[in-house]
Amino acid sequence: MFEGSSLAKKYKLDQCECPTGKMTRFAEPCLLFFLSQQPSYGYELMDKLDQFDFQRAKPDPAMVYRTLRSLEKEKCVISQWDTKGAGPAKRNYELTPKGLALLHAWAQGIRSRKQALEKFLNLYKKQFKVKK
Amino acid sequence: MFEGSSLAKKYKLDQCECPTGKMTRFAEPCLLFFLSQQPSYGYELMDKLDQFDFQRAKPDPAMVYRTLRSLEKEKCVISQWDTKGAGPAKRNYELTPKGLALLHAWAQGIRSRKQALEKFLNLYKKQFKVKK
DNA sequence: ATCATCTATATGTATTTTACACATAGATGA
DNA sequence: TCATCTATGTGTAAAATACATATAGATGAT
Repeated sequence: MFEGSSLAKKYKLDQCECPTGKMTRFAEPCLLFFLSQQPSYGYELMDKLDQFDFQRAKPDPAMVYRTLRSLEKEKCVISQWDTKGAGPAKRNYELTPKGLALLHAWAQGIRSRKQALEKFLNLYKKQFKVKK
Repeated sequence: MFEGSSLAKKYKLDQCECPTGKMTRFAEPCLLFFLSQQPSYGYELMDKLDQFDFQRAKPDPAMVYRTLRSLEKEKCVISQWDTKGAGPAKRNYELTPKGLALLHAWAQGIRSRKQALEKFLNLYKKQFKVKK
């Protein structure tokens, strides 16, 4: 068993600096950021997400809409139907102060994540001497 | 329905540059890298992993051991028991040529991931003008 | 006017990944 | 011989992702 052993102390989770503990959810901070620029809605945000999306060709609509809903549940954004303008009604989202705070927290987490990747790439480069 | 619509073309997955399509499994490239330096075993690799681990205080043993086994299943590493030396037997892992190729593929993916994070941080900085 | 297409939101669900608890056991030292 | 350290694993729930599919209003062409 691990209890009381040094491994227990050594390999136990402690509090994570990132709000949720999951740095992999890159869509969330991006959506928060876009909404910090101006109110918007899912379909439009999908296109904006495109510029950050490095693992998929196009962002997944399911992820976008579900993330927005979950952010709203957490009171990080608020939405209302927008029937003005052309096309079908849009659910228009706005960032709340809580959402802005979450964005700032994400920025911190992303900074440290970037540093980790840089560290990896530096070691990698050092070992495999890429010559241009 | 999506079939035939522009959305179908627009938001469909296409082939991902990263081997598995999942850039989030940072433990895997790290383990591959360490093994490219020298053969090693799970317990030791956990400690090495520490320097990259940005989301948790300490790496999860389960993840390390399972990743190593899965890499072995894919013939990216090979292992054998090492009973020499002090303490309990270790399962010693070595990188295969296939594993080395996988490491190089990961490096590419990590580069592009880093760029995405940088892009995010640049936009963020621009908008929230952090003064030092 | 109706049909295809585009815009827009949303749900269902399987798979993958992560988190964390727990099990086992050899070696070492008090 | 008992606690502790090293070492390798399994079990399982929760979270996240991938992808398919459903619905429906608006728009433009024929």
